[in-house]
Amino acid sequence: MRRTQEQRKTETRARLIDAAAELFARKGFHAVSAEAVADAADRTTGALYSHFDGKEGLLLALLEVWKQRTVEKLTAEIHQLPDPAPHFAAMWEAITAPAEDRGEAWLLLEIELWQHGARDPVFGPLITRRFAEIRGQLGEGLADWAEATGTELPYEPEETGALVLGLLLGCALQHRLAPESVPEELFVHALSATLGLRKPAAYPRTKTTPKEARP
Amino acid sequence: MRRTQEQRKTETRARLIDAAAELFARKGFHAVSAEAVADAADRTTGALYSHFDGKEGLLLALLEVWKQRTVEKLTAEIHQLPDPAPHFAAMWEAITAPAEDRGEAWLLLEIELWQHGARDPVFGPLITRRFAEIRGQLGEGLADWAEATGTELPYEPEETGALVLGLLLGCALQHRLAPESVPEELFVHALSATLGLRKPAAYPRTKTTPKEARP
DNA sequence: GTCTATACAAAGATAGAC
DNA sequence: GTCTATCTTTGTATAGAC
Repeated sequence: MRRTQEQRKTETRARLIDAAAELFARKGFHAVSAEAVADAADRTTGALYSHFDGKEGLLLALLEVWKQRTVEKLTAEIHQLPDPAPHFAAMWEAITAPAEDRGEAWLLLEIELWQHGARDPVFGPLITRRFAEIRGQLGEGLADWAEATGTELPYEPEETGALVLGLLLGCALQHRLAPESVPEELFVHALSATLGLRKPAAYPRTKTTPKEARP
Repeated sequence: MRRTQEQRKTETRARLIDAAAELFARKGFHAVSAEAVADAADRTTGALYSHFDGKEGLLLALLEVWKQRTVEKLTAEIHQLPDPAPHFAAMWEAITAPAEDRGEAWLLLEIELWQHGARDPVFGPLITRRFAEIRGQLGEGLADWAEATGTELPYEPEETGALVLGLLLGCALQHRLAPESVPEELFVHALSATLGLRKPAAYPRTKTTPKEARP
């Protein structure tokens, strides 16, 4: 039973990080006490401090863990698809998914992290790198797709990534408050138009048949 | 001298709201104590409580004051211009301006308000309305311009507003952390392309001459 | 209408037992 | 490695003087 302690250690870290992600997203970093995180993870503040040296350290660790998850989530197998539009739709659904699927928390946590990056000199470079990686992966994925299909993209990969991420975040922010203000089709179509993959004028008018869109 | 007390009252409100805007943007609502706001406004917490009934009330009042300012800032005289691109550039500069011009604070405060709207049931409807108003004004402004110049926009006014605001916010978020990742020209060009006002492929490659862009 | 002083609550952080 | 108990700091909110 020598492994029990090691396991416990790992599990505690994981539990604390999961609880922190949930709470920081839902209530915000400053609105959540270290004790609340510990309680949610079925541990105590003592354990939290011994592992992460406080709330800040926990946020830092959380950031590391989420780095991979996010990038993977957003960039999975773009270049394998004949048309990137379904992938844009998948991205959109991942980030706007209702609470049970953590999509809602995803956006809130991402914004929470951005704020810390914009305000805290320690977090700044870390979050900046995080966003750069996402841009890079998104851009590379689309560049690969373009090459495979013989399409010409009007921007450099990193620029492409910046625009995809920008429109995604900006639209998701609005969607979170007023879902009807940015329907999925609008986002997907606009993104395609932005990247020159389709004519903006081809956007379907939904004014006539708002219901029965998906029978 | 009967007016002195009335004046003092008005000035105190203004000072507190200004200080709150500054501090909430720079450090975040929860990270700022009521006393810190009062100090920055050269008043005491007593005055703050008598006027706004606490920090929450102050945030609420701040929201009201900023409602007009923001909309005006983003939507000034679009329809008077022959080409909306300069207006997009002006919007971009307003939101990405360095700290002295409050541009930096603008974005941070806007995101701060969004978070409260996404989390607090009381603020939710207020912030939602705020964003809807901005979308409406942006969309109407561009619709007016389109009509005046005989241009055809591919989206309904509110949709247009959502896309402009979305790309603006999403790009500004990234710009705040890494200014070089979203140059002004990229944003302006992409937005024009999104709205079908110009061909995406016409984007100028700046790779060859990164310096000497503005002598 | 504003200030000083203060009560009261909550959060961050640590020391020592298990 | 984790928990209990506790110390210290900080913040919210109010009561009463000016």
